[in-house]
Amino acid sequence: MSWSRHGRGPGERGYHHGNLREALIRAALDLIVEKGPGGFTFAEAARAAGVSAAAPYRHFRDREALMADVARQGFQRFEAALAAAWNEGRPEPLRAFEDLGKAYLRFAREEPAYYTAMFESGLPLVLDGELRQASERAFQVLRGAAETLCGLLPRPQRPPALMLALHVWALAHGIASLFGRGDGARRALPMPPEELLEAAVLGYLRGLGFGAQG
Amino acid sequence: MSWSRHGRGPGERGYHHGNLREALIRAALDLIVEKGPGGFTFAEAARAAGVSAAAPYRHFRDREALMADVARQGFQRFEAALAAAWNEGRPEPLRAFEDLGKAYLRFAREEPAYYTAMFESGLPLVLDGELRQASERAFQVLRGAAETLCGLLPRPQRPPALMLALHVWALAHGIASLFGRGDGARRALPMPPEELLEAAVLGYLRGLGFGAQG
DNA sequence: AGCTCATGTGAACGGCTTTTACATCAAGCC
DNA sequence: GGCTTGATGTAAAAGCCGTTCACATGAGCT
Repeated sequence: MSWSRHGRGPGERGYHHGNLREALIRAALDLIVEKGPGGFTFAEAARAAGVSAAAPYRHFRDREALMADVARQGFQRFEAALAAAWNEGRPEPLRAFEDLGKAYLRFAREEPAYYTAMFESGLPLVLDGELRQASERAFQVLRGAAETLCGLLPRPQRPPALMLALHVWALAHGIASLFGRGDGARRALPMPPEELLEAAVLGYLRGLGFGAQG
Repeated sequence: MSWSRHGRGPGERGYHHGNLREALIRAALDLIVEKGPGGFTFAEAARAAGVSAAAPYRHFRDREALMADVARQGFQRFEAALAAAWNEGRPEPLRAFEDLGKAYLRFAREEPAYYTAMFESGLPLVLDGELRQASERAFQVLRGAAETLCGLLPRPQRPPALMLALHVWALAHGIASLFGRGDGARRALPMPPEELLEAAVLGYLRGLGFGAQG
């Protein structure tokens, strides 16, 4: 399946690109990971795709719209990664919850461009309905897992699932944001981020009344 | 006390500004809070100070150096705010630790420009020794508090203080980053961030073996 | 008064964003 | 096949920003 360029040899193209929208998104991902969300440039993405600086405006309203599209796509993949790790609580809720946490950090580490666009690009989440919904759906995976977990506890000591979800999200995001990128630009850690998160979540859950054995 | 402008009336100035360095930092703080770390512009800071676009280069190597100076100053104030809240563990370590957490979020809320420059401007912390040291000193306040807290537990169940400090830092930063700014641009919360953090820390500490009563 | 150095100016260069008028081409229709 | 049309690309231009450079100003010292 020709991914672009209507049957011409690789590297060539005619007047039209054939898949500029996708090419721009890929270029944006590379640039974001390389120079941060602020360093990414519409013009450079256009150069990477081999088109003029004005061409991207046929596919995105402006630079921010491209960033928002990257973030939206990122939230979709994030949701899928989290849902796969949670796996509806199998084989066992506490274990699946740990897998969910690991998947969170793995996504931040392996898809730093998406994660950056999603959480550190300064996009006004409120203004873009689709973006907000994508982010909401990803959070609902975590929230659902929290509901299942809370359901394990006897009613009188059952904490609000929303609160549990927010706590774990903040923890995971804090670790990802402060220590979680491969570059280690911000701070060295005495242990891998995954272990740091696992220890924190286990301690936190124990405090909530979950037995240490699960 | 004339804050600038050698005795001229307010709003006027001669060829020299008199306090351009400080004026640029103040302008940067205003712009960062208004348009984010990426929207802040060297040229606009210069306009706000009433000087030409080239003048700032007499005081900062480049735009990033001004941002780094803002961040460095922010870390110093941050350290002072955290140390004052911790107050060497008085009146009582667990209570002082909660105060420390509240001070963290209060700083993020009341000084969003500093907090943004410190944690969300994409500054390469590693490259600037002074910046790194300022950030390190702020973290040491948290670390010291964690040491004191851990000292309360009997040796066999005593967790590593560094780990406790990292956990609480990640939690506080996660909450500040996701929900902590006044604008609420990212997500609404069913409770104030301070309460969210307090509940998380209390639960976490309980799991570590701290009695609920302190 | 005169010197000097820190500090500010204006002009210039290159890069980025965005808009506008125009070019190209694939596809459908006669 | 020729024509029209709409999507997609281009070049050029205006405006902003970062940065540098040669030059101007003036505060403080001698």
